[in-house]
Amino acid sequence: MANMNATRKHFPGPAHDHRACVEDALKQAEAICRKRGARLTALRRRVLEIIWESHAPLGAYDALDRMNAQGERNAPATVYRALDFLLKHGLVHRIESLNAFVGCSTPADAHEAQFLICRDCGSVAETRNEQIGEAIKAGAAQAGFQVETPVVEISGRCPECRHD
Amino acid sequence: MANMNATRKHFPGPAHDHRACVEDALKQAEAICRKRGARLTALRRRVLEIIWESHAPLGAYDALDRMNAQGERNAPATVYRALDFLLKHGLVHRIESLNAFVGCSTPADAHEAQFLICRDCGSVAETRNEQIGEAIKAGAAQAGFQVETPVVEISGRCPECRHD
DNA sequence: CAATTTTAGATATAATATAACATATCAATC
DNA sequence: GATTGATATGTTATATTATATCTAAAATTG
Repeated sequence: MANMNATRKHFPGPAHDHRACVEDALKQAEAICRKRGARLTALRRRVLEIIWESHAPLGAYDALDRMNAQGERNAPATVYRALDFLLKHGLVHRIESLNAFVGCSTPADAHEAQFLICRDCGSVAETRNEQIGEAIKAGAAQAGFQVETPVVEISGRCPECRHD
Repeated sequence: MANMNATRKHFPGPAHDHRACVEDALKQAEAICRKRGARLTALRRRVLEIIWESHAPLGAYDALDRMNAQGERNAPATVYRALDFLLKHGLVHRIESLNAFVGCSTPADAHEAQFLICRDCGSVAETRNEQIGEAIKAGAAQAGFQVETPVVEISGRCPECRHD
């Protein structure tokens, strides 16, 4: 059922093999950093892993708490620096409307993404919809505006949580 | 020159009669609140006026500073409460990517808006583009997602500041 | 005008993010 | 393998944004 896969691709659902998501994300991150000569240090890798613990965005201080759960004493700046690195390399995205961070599922190529944020379960799916991008560019052009960085964060209900 | 007006409507430009913008906004706010039995108190009206000092979004603490410029001692909660009221009645919008607030230019009817944010001059224009809304709904539907509150905040360059 | 609701004042604190400076590690070259 | 320059991390302090809670005042309603 290819159609269902198309849906699953976005919202993996509660039963999916999340370990595979994480492994894939880390493997991609390593490949990308190797290719770019960027250093995915133990610290950065660890923050990326923490962000990938779920498909729901995680706040910087929540990530910090997890790092420090075993008595370590990392400071906020440590986590924010790691997040800056991960953002710069497109390995995570920042969700502006939540002040939180989520793993990028397709970091290999630069892309404009939109985020679907479930207000019930909190999980976020990333989409790459050309038409949305085009509509935005066209709409902006009507105002004489030159688009650089569109932020599209759509709150609503995911397939699991909608009830209609 | 109707065409130019269409553009100006979005980004008023530096030379426009801003006093008229403010007066219009306040007049509309009064009418809306009267109609709804909502109380646009002196405090709330004042915060709305401060937000309308320009077309650039203003942070809550910046608004607070302006309220307190003459030695008054208003507290943050005071401003946040006023902003909550103004948001609830659609008189201002919150720009998530800036943690800041901007006056709504067409508060009379509920609407889905997109924001064009100039990264040079900071000013924001509000658009109401059906096609963007439709593209978002269609894109979300492909993921089985039910849209409730789309946030569209487009950073780039306004007609005044672009240089191409 | 008494009761109720709404608004505002006041104090404290939570949550998010950055600045600034010191130290350590890496990695290229001599 | 020591030197050096660049990058990364540690550490402390502080800035910025937002909310909770309790009290008092003002407006609205009956």
